[in-house]
Amino acid sequence: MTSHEQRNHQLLTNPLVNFKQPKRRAEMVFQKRSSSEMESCGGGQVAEMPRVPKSARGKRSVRKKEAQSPAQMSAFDLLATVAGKLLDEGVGSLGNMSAGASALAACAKDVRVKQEQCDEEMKQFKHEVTDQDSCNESAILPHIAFQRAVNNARTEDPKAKSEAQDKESSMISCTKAELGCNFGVIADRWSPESVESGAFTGDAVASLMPTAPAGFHKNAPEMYNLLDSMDVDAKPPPLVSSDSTGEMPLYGDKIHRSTSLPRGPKGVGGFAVDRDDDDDKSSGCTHPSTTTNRDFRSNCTAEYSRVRKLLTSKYRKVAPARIHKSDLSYSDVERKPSFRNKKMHYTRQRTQRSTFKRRKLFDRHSVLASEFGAANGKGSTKVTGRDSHAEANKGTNSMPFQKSCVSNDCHVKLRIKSFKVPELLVEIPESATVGSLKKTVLEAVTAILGGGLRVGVLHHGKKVRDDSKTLIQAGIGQDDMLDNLGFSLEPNCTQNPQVQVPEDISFLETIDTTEPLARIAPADSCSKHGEVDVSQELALTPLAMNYQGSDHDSVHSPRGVSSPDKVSTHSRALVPVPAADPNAGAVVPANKSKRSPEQGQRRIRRPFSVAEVEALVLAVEKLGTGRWRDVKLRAFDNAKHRTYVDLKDKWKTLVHTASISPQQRRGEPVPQELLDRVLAAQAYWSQQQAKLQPKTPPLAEARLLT
DNA sequence: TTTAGGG
DNA sequence: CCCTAAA
Repeated sequence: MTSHEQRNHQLLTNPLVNFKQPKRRAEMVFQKRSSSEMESCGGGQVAEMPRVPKSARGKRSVRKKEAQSPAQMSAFDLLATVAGKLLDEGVGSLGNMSAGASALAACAKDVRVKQEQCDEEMKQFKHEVTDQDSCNESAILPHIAFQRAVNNARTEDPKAKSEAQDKESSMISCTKAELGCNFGVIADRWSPESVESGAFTGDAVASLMPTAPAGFHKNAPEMYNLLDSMDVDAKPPPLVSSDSTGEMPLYGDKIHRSTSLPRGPKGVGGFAVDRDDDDDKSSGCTHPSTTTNRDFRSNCTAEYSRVRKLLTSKYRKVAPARIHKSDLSYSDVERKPSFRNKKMHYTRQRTQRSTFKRRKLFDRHSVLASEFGAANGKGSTKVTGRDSHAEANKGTNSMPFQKSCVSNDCHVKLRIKSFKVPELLVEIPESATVGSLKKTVLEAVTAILGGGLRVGVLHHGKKVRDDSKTLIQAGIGQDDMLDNLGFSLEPNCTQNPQVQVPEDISFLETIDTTEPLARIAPADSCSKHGEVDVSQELALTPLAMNYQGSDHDSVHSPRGVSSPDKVSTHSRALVPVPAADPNAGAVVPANKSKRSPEQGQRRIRRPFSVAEVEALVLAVEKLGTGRWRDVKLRAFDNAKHRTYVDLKDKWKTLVHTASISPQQRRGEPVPQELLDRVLAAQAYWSQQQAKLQPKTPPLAEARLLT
């Protein structure tokens, strides 16, 4: 017996992967093709669908390669330099935030399955969970194991469930404490516990409180490790919840679809969907996590370029979007120009950028994020910086404060005690996951940064507008300085000049921001499906699915968009959670809205997460390898960035990956179990195809079924 | 548009 | 991921 045959055999005999089994109702329900088609596909055949003549092809190539115009490089580049620090210190961590809580909530989407379907699937499900636990635990982070335990508990024993949950809570707390950094979304009225568990109610406002304990840099590596774990743990949100909750109905169509993946023990289906969600919003920019993540200490150059990239992309795609005049103190108009005219400034900016870039990098290390207070509602980020990099900036004119003194030695040393992120209004559909909420917030923040942040200086509460004044002239630098000096982040309306400002400002100082920056309305952030409707409900509330099981009620009343005030009133605390979520890995800013069809750009790379892989495997096991469109619909319907071609390609690589030694594999490791399934499925479907080939379709089928 | 493969 | 020939 060849290995293939063995696998195949295994496949056929394994209850969990038995292709012989006729399709079940559940599947039928989700199938988009007609039942008749299904029939014909039963054996893995590719259903015959009327295809569009290829006549309609052809524009692709044309639009494809357009040179990137400098215009595309944005003011962002410049800002990038400036924001680099922020990103690295604060936002960066945001980018890395783990999907943690998000994952928890993810399951919500998978809910809404008909009871019968659930029942049916559930049996299988339980088996799988058990099975997998035993199989992969060793290879999985404890967190995952834990999660699973929770999941299992939930599906089975109530006691165990609560126990597990408690455990979870404590774990999270610990982790959080350890990290000293946390990034989360807190809804008003939320209790810390609820946040932890991912149960939300009411409006969620997000305030960013990126904080990192002192010494963050030093411990960066360790921190990341922790983060990673967190991420992981977040992932496996249980689809299980499907059974319950009456909330489901609230979610639209999207949910329905997600349901199509009832099986995943880990909520794979939900996952994939989830991620999509998040991803969808992203315009394709690189997620901070991807960019900024792990070794930000590495070399400056690399670092810089990463940041730059990040910003650049954001600029291009994200920035402008979602800024509502109504919420801004400055007019929309003001802001837009900066984006539109980017071209004009590009040259100059770029020059500047290069100039600043290095300096920035150097300064960066000096910034330390301090621990900040709580999420009481006022999210504030406190950053304290010790070293004064004033020297570094001496030559710069635009930076009054940094240069501090007029002469030699009198450097003004500043410490950023608080860095409040201007109000951000984020609107996100209820069906969105916590993870996506985080991403949205992140995007909002980065969009702002990218869009051009300007730093304002406040002295004794008054804005110091004259940039040409020296600190001394402005009265800054006295002893009382620290108490009376404040910084604020402001939208950089005018494209130009401000740019420099940021540069100079090394974010060493304290920045108190109070001005509302922008309102972010992830318009189409949702998928095109039914979500649109949601827009009306625009709840700022992220709902956490019933991860907990009980707090459904939390689901909340959707809020109209019109409740900004309320929002602002609420606490928006961002609990800083620095998590580097591998899966989330690519947290990308969303705003595709703005995304101009600047085609020609190669899509950003978005590595498949394990969850996605699992979803893919699951779908292929059921549908076969020749129906990528169906696979897409089934498992990645909400992942707009995953095309059937992508899935097909991914499968191709998976098959390849599975056939090479683990040492040769790269990227996020895919559980062997999944790879085995890939090979099994591949073998099986290949065989099916072969059998059909000859001419005995029916017979082949019959034989198999025997 | 979707598949299937090469790049 | 991209690009394309085919279907």
